[in-house]
Formats: sequence, structure tokens, C-alpha cells
Amino acid sequence: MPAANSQPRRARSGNRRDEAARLAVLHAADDLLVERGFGNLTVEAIARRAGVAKQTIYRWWPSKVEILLDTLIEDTEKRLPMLTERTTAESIRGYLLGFARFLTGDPAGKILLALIAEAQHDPGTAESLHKRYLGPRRDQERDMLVRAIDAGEVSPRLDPDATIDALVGPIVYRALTGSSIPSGLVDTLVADLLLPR
Amino acid sequence: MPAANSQPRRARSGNRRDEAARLAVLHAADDLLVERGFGNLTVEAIARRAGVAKQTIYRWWPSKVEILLDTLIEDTEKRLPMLTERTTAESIRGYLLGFARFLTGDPAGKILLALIAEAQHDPGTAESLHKRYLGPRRDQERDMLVRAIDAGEVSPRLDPDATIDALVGPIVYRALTGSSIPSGLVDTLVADLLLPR
Amino acid sequence: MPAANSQPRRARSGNRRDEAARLAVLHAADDLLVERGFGNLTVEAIARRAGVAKQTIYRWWPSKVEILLDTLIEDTEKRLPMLTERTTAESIRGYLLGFARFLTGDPAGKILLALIAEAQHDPGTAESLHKRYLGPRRDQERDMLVRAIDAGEVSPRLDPDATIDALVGPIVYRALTGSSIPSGLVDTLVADLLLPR
Amino acid sequence: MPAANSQPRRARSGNRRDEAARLAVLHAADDLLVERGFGNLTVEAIARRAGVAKQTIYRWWPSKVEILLDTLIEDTEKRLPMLTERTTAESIRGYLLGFARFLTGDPAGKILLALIAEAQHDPGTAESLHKRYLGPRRDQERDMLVRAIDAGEVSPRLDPDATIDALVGPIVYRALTGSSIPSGLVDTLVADLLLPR
DNA sequence: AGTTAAACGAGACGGTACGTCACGTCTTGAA
DNA sequence: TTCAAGACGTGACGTACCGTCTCGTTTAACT
Repeated sequence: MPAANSQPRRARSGNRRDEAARLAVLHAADDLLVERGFGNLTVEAIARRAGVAKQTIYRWWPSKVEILLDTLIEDTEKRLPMLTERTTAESIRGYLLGFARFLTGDPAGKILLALIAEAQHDPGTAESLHKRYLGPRRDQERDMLVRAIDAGEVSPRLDPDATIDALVGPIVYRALTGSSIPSGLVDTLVADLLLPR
Repeated sequence: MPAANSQPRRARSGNRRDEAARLAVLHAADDLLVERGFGNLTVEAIARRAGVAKQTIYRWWPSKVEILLDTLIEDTEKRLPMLTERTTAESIRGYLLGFARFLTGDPAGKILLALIAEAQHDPGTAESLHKRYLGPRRDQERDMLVRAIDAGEVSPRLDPDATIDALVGPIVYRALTGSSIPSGLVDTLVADLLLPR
Repeated sequence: MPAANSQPRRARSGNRRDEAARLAVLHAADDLLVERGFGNLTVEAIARRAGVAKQTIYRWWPSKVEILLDTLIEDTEKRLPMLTERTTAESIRGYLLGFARFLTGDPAGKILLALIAEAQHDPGTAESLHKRYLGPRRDQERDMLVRAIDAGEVSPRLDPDATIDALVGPIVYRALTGSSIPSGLVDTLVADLLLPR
Repeated sequence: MPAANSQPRRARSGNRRDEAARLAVLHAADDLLVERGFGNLTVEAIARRAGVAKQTIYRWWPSKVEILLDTLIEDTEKRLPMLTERTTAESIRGYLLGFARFLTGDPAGKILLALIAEAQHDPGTAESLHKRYLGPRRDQERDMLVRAIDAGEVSPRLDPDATIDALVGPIVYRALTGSSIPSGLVDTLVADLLLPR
């Protein structure tokens, strides 16, 4: 067994999309958002930090928002799993606590907040955010809730979507206003809104 | 022969601050936000629209965010009055419905949403927004709620601030995500979170 | 007899240089120069127009200037023949008129003007242009003139190279400045500069 | 008490055009053209070298060609004076020698050659060059020649414009091809083309 | 009544980032 | 080995706004 790969360096892409460049961009955007904030997040800075040409970014992403969405989607899948099994009030409480931790403690949570914010400034962002993130996620959450209702585990007074907004809204709002999210808040929301009176 | 003002023009101020210019800036900012969105709201565009020199803006406002805050504060006082008299579950319900209408229907509501958004991108905005708007307003809301609790009109399970977030959060969240706010949502929030089980 | 060459297409070369590709590049460059001007002549446009990969161009030509030189040389040989027989004042006059027509009327004349121009901007172009075109051509012209002098047909007051510049310079200069070249100009140049006083 | 003005610094423009910036741009363009050649002359490099913002250049000049034209016109007036008095064959000879020296020895001469070149690549340049430089200059030269003809000092066989092209063309052509311009060439052109046979 | 000082419109200035274009180099996979 | 295809790092393009800075004018308040 001789030598083998003396200088690995970078694989240099050639004809195909360069996966290393893709990841470098996603990580650079994530890092810069956390370090410098969205207001200082520029495409040029991402390119600089990622060691990538600006054109490489524009070739694959129509805007920095889509970069963040890509990161957000990948990270959410890894770090904020949906409930797939039997759903109870208790497991929903666990999901909401996980979501609160995600929003306030995880870098990806900052991305979500930044995108919700940017969606207020730019209709294109709003559309992408709904189509690629909020919509699909909401579909899974609604499913989760409906399964619990059908099983008789919970009995909300509102339709499923309004119920989810009533549960998630306070968590998001406190995150947006920089407040912490005490577990007692989540407990009471679940108790008051989901359980029979 | 008196003749009198051939060209009235504008009553050029001279030594004192020009109130007409101040109002022109506030209205220009408001109009542009509604027409073009925050993303297209620039100081240069405000100056252009207001017929004012850029320097006149920078002389009186440190940033466009403060312009919007000025407008927001004035408009909120006019169009979203606080409860000053006896507070009941019913009057809180009315206040929340008014707040929902303000957020989704009033141009000033768009300003508040834009500022909450911008606060995610820029710490200075966050500080100003809390100090000049969210903080004072929250003080009044807390007062309002405490008066109702003391009078035995409502009995929330959470401390006052968390209670208000639980009531207001879903409304803000639906406004941020572009959903309408059905009155049934407000009714149920009040019933489930404020009234005794 | 079945099938047989279903798609003749292009006789894709495989191992050897593809002559069709070479010609496609030369013609594309020529056409684009005439249609769009040198300022809009890019390697990418040539490749696009020729239906050829960019790398195929870079494999065979160090720069777009060399492409144009190849075209220019081929076209000059075809369309601007040198005098090979006996040379007289009259035949030199004919050569100069042909040169004037070439410069102002022939697409290849535009190439020569473009290359003389580009040589002012880039030393590499200047070197190539002299080595591959102007130098050899000047050698033939000098020969032509010297033969006429030796035969007593003409008697210029200047050395051969300066004489040729004095004859050719006005023609090139008028072409460069977009003027036409009246035959009277050529006649007078020959009469005043070549014939005895 | 003499002294005064402790820190002159830069006058900082304010409302009016900044003359220092204008001159810095003209000189930077001139210097860069001579040092690096037209091919390496970019607006960004001019701005960098002049210590000026790119926008300041675009505010006043539509292209780098116009910058060079400004420099060329100013320098030509200073360093290549027209004949204003009585014109003779001898004074025309002097003018042509001065022109030859200007073209080959003066930095501004390089600018003229570069602009003649660029005019081949871009029609806008051609138009500007003619309107702002070649045209007016030619008017003066024609005047000069006609005065000499009317005074009986010279008797060209061609119309004035063609005569000037016949005199100037060889000089420009040799400059374009990088040759020197021996004074004998000018002498012979004047003798053969302007003096009676 | 004459002087002073602030506010105003206008807009030039040095900057940063935008999104696009073409450069010349590289790699893949088919012929 | 050549070719079509096309991704890549590089760097300039011309534009939009940023926030700062005079300039010359206007006018209220203070000598």
C-alpha cells in the first residue's frame, strides 16, 4: 500500500456542481448571520468567508434568502424532529418545548426569526418562506394535532390551524421580542387550549 | 395696491424647525412603506417624496427607523386607544379585537410589523422599539390586566406579562404570516386563558 | 440495407483536430466582428455562435486576436494579391487602389483595422500583428517597390520603407477616421512621391 | 503675522464640483494609460489611483474615453500650438514635426493613438473623438493650409482635406506601427506634396 | 434697523454592495 | 486525444444609497 493522495486540497469541480462550495456557502451564511446579524449579511461577505466566487452564489441561489432557507431546512430536519408516533398532550408539550429551545438557543432558530422578519420587508421572501418552510411544516403539525384529536387525547376549542397558531404564536412572539420562554408558559398553553375544560 | 402673495410656495422656516417639513417626512415615509414596502424604503426616496433635503432628515432623525417610530407612536395614540376605565374580560376582548384590526387593516399596523421585523436585523432598532413603543405600551397593558385581576374579573393561570404574550402572540404571529385574524380566535383565547376553568 | 447514418450531424472527430470546428470558429469570429464590432467580440460569443466549446478555442488559439489574424491572413491571400510580375508606377497605383478597396469595403479590411487598433492597447497583439502580418506583407511590398526602382519605373526621394509608409499611411489614416478614399488621392500620391519631378 | 492656514488639507467640495477631484482623475487616467496601457485602464483603477469614489467619475464622465478626451484636449492646447500667423511651407513643416514629436514623445500623444484605436472598436468613441477633437483640429489645420495657398506659399495638387491627410497620414501610421518618424520623411512630404513641381 | 445664527434646498463627495458579464482554467464523459 | 458542456475563481462593469460635508438663501430673534 503506497503513498496515496499526497495533496488532497480541494477536489475542484469541473463539470459538476461543487458540493464543497455548496456547503461552504451554507455554513458561511449561517456563521455570518449569527456573528454579525442579518443587517450585515451581504452576498459579498458570504462569498469572501466561504472562499467562493460571488458568481458561484448567484449561479445557484437567486438571493441570500434562499441560502438561509436551504440551511434552515437542513438544520430543522436534523434538530427539530416532528412527532411521528402516537400523539398526546404530553408529546405536543414536548414538541413545543423543543421548538422554543430551537428558536431561542439554536443558530438555525435565529435564521427562522430573520426570515420571518425579512418576509415583512420583501414579498418574494414571504412567498419562499411559506412555500418551502412554513407551509410544509404546518402540514405536519396539523397532522400531528389531528391525530391527537382523533385519538381523544386533546380537545381544542378552535380549528386545528388556529389552535396551532395559538400555541406557537406566543412562543414566536417572545422570541421576536427577545424574551425567554419559560416552560410554565408552554405548560399552561397546552393545559388551557388543548385539554377539556 | 396690496397684491399679496403672488407665489405662496411654502412658508420657508428660517430660524426655527419647519413643522411642514417634519410632517412631510413622516407622511412620505408612511406612504412609501405602504406603497413600496420596507425593502424599498430609503432615506433618499423619503427626501425626494417629501420635497426635503436629505440633510434635513439627518438633522432631526438618526435613522429611518426613528421616522417610522414617530409616525407609529402618533398613529397608535389616535387609532388604538388603551382602556382607561373599568376592565373586564369583555373589554379586554374588545381591546384585542381592536389590536387585530390595527395590525391587519391600518397602515400604522404595517409600520409596527415592519419595525418588529427590522428589530430582528438590527439591535439599535430593537432597543428603540422597546424603549419607545413596546415597553410603554406593555406597561399600560399590564396595568389594564392587573386592574381586571384585582377586580376579580379575570383569573389567568400565568403571570401578567406571560398572559399578555399568550393573548397577543397569536394575533401578531398571524399578522406576520399574512393570515387573517378571525374573531373566534380572540374569543377563545380570552375564554381559555383569562376565565376560570 | 437497414438504417445507415441515422444522424449524420457533424463527423465528430475523435482523435484528430476537427477541421469543421476550426472553420466554424474563424467564420464566427469574422461574422461577429462585422455584425457587432470588436468591442462586443468575446470568446464566449464566438464559441456560442460557432457551436463549439470554449475550451476548443483555448486549445488552439492563445487569444481572440490570433483567431482574427488567422482569418485575416487567409482572406488577404485570397482577396488582395501582391504584384508578382513586372512592377510599374501604374501597377503600384493599381495595388494601392486594391488596398484601399480592401480596407474600406472588405470584411477582412475591418479585421485589419481592428487589429491595428488592438495593437495600440496590447503589446502582445502588436507583436503578433507585426510578426505574422505586417512584417511579411511589408517585405513583399518593399520587394515590389525595389523591383520598380531597379527597372527605372519609379524614382522616389525616400528610402523604400518610408516611401511605402508615405503611400499607405494616408490610405490607412482615412480608413481609420471613417473617410472614403477617392482615387484621385492615390493618383496624386503616386505622381508626387514616385515619379521624377 | 504670516503663517495662517495651519491644515490646508483638501478643500472638501460641498455643493460645488470639486476641482481637485477632477484633476486627480485626469492625471490618474493619464498616468495609468502610460504606465499600464489602455487594455489595463479601468474606471476602478482610475478611481483607486485618484483617491476618488467611482461614482464621482460616473457623475461627470460618461465613460473613460471622455476622461481621456478631456486630458487630450487640455494637453494638446498646451503642447501642440496651432500656427496663427503667416503660414509658409516652412512653418507647415515645423507644425508637422511638432505633431510627430507630440505623437511619439508626449504622453498625450499616446492618448490620441489610444483613442484613434478605441474608435475602431466603439462607434460612440468614434463620434466623440471626431466631434470634440479631430473635427475642430482639422478645421484649424485646413484654415492654416488655405491661408498658405491664398498667399501663394504652397500649391498642393489635392483639395485641402486630402492634402492634410496625405501629410498627416504617414506620420500617424508610423506612430501606430511603432516606427520612429525621421525628419526627412516630413521634409519630403512637404516638398513633394505642397511645393510646385 | 442691522446683525447673527439656525434651518433649509441642493447636491457633491468617499464609500459599500448590488447583480451581471466575460475572462481563462479546470473536469467530466462520450466519441 | 479531441470535443461539448459547463462549473469555478477572478475582477470590472455601471447603479443605488449610505451618511457627511459644504454652499447660498431665508427668516426669526437679538442686539
